[in-house]
Parts: sequence; C-alpha cells; structure tokens
Amino acid sequence: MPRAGLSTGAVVEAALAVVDEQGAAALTLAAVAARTGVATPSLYKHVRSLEALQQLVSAAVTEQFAGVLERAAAGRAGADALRAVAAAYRAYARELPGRYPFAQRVPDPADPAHVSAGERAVGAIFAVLRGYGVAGEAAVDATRMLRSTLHGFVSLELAGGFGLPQSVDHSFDRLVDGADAALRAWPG
Amino acid sequence: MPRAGLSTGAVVEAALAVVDEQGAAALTLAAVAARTGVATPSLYKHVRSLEALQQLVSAAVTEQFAGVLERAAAGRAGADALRAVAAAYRAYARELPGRYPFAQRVPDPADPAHVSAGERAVGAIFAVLRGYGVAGEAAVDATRMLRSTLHGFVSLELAGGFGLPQSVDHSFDRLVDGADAALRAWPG
DNA sequence: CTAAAAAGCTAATGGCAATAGCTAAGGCTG
DNA sequence: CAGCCTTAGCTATTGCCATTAGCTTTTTAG
Repeated sequence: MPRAGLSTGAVVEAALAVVDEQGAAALTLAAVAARTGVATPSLYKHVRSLEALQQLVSAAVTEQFAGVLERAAAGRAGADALRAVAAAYRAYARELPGRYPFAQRVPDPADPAHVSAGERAVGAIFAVLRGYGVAGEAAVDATRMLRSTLHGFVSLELAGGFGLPQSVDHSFDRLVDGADAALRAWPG
Repeated sequence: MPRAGLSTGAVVEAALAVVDEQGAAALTLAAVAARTGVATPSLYKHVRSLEALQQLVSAAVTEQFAGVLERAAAGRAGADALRAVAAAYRAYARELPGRYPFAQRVPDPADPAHVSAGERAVGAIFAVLRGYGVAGEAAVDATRMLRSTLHGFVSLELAGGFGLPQSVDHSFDRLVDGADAALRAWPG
C-alpha cells in the first residue's frame, strides 16, 4: 500500500478545506481522514488530538486574519483606517464563515506563532486608535470596544440573528459611524 | 419499577441544571438522563431530539433573559436606561455563563413563545433608544449596534478573550460610555 | 373493571475520538 | 548494495453519545 505522504501541515490544509466546505462544526478527524484518503487513526501520527488540530487550524486562521487586518490598516489613518479595517473584518467572516470562529480562539500560550498572530490581529485594531489620538490605558479600553463591536456584529450576522428585513449592510455602516463617534469622544 | 414522573418541563429543568453546573457544552441527553434517574432513551418520550431539547432550553433562557432586561429598562430613560440594561445584560452572562449562549439561539419560528421571548429581549434594548430620540428605521440600526456591542463584549469576556491585565469592569464602563456617545450623535 | 395510552425499559446500530499493537515503506549506515 | 530502524499507515478495540425498535408495566379513561 503506497503512502499518502501526509504531514502535520498537510493535515491542517485538509482541515481548512473541510471547514471551508462544511463549516466549523464539521471539523472532525473522520472528515479530515476521508479527505486525505487515510484511516482516521493514521492522523494521530501527525496530530496529537482533535483539540490539538483545532488549535493548529486556529493558529493558521489567526495568522491569515491578522494579515488581512494589517493590510487594511496600512497607509490609512483615522476614520479612513477604521472603515477599512471594519470592512475587511466583516468581509473575512462573510467569505470564510467556517474559518472565522477559529480566529476567535484564545491562542495556546505554548505556541509562540499562534500567540504572535493573535497579537498582530489585535495590533491592527489597536493601530486604528492612533489616528484618534487614543493611547496608553485608554487604548486598551478602546481596543476592547472595537473588537467587541465588530465581533458581536459579525457573529450575530453569521448566526442569522438579525431577523428584520432591513439592510444589514446599512446597519454595519451605521455601526462603524457609531464607533467613529465614540472614538472621537474617547476620554484620556 | 416506579415511574420517575417526568414531563417535558421537568426534562428542561434538569437540562438547565446541567448547563448551570457544567456549562453549555455539557448538555447531552445522557447527562440529563443521569440527573433525572432515567435511562437515556426514556427522554424521547418527552423530547424529540437533543436539538429539540436545546431549542426548549433556549426558549426558557430567552424568556428569563428578556425579563431581566425588561426590568432593568423599566422606569429609566436615556443614559440611565442604557447603563442599567448594559449592566443587567453582562451580569446575566457572568452569573449564568452556561445559559447565556442559549439566549443567543435564533428562535424556532414554530414556537410562538420562543419567538415572542426573543422579541421581548430585543424590545428591551430597543426601548433604550426612545430616550435618545432614535426611532423608525434608524432604531433598527441602533438596536443592532447595541446588541452587537453587548454580545461581543460579553462573549469575548466569557471566552477569556481579553488577555491583558487591565480591568475588564473599567473597559465595560468605557464601552457603555462609547455607546452613549454614539447614540447621542445617531442620525435620523 | 377493562382497555388503551403513555412512560419506562433493554437491546441494538452507527458515528465519533482515542489507544494498542502490527506491518511495511523508505531512509541511513556500513 | 544489504540490512536495520524509524515511522507512516493499518486493523482491531474501547467507550461515549444519539437515536430507533420493540417490549412491559403503569396509569388513566370509559
């Protein structure tokens, strides 16, 4: 029987494909095994457990997500940067709804790449505040506000939580305007 | 063998107890069966499936949550009402972290009590806007903003997503101040 | 008092994660 | 080039969970 030529990286790739095609909840070792043409227990040669695979997927997704936010923030400032980052954040979640939840997992402290990817993602949001003159302790609060707002909107939208027929795009624009108003008036 | 005297309501009560003691993810039919002193398949006499039980739990939790928000909003207006509703929202999630996720499930359209509980919860948030003179179409956007902000903050907090040592209580106060500023400046 | 409805049971199936232990592929060393 | 040893992959197995089928016993309605 010829070898499949797997590796931890290839297993994570397959896991991403499963998640993209069938959603975050469909990420099972059985599904990844089927996709890679291997028996389920064989995956344990490359991955310690399902939990560990989820964490690896989270690291890869967080890395990608951080890049998206950083590119959106680059070369922009103030309301301009806010709008660009907010739009990129929501677009990522809508285009890759299966991945988005993995961008929200708390990084494993034992995985430096994962930790630093998480810091980069938060850093991109943090960077938006510079244009508003918010810094120091106040910036921690403001970052939490922005993250909460964006994550809340996006996760309610993905879950189908906005029942009324009104335009969700329009509501998102208003949300970003509201965040802009809040940051303009931010104390400190 | 004496009967256990179960009913759909009693099964839901037991499910709530499981969720309170062991978290939302621990809600399994096996756990509910163990707690009610019955064999797992016996539960199917009272509940159609695990999915259906989760929906019943969601209806009960949403009902309770809506009451909490309504009582917080009652007799208050403007920033006062905003602060009270926000505090009640977060306090509920922190005190009953196993229940909170069930307050966010999209109601089953076939269950009128569930649908109306969901509408009451959204209505309590909607009511806060009256004091800001926000109405009509604009109020839909503003409600979505408030829900997003509160849900985002609370779910990040419960997930342990705020890594830095700064006070989360303080950040929440700032978040509510920010929402207040946004609503004062709300267009329409 | 009797019959049917309802509540509970055991047995069985199928999906999943995980472990143990075997086998064979392929690289490394002599 | 030969043999060894590391390691990828396999099958078999266990255990947990949801779900279905079909039986028994209690309770209730007539």
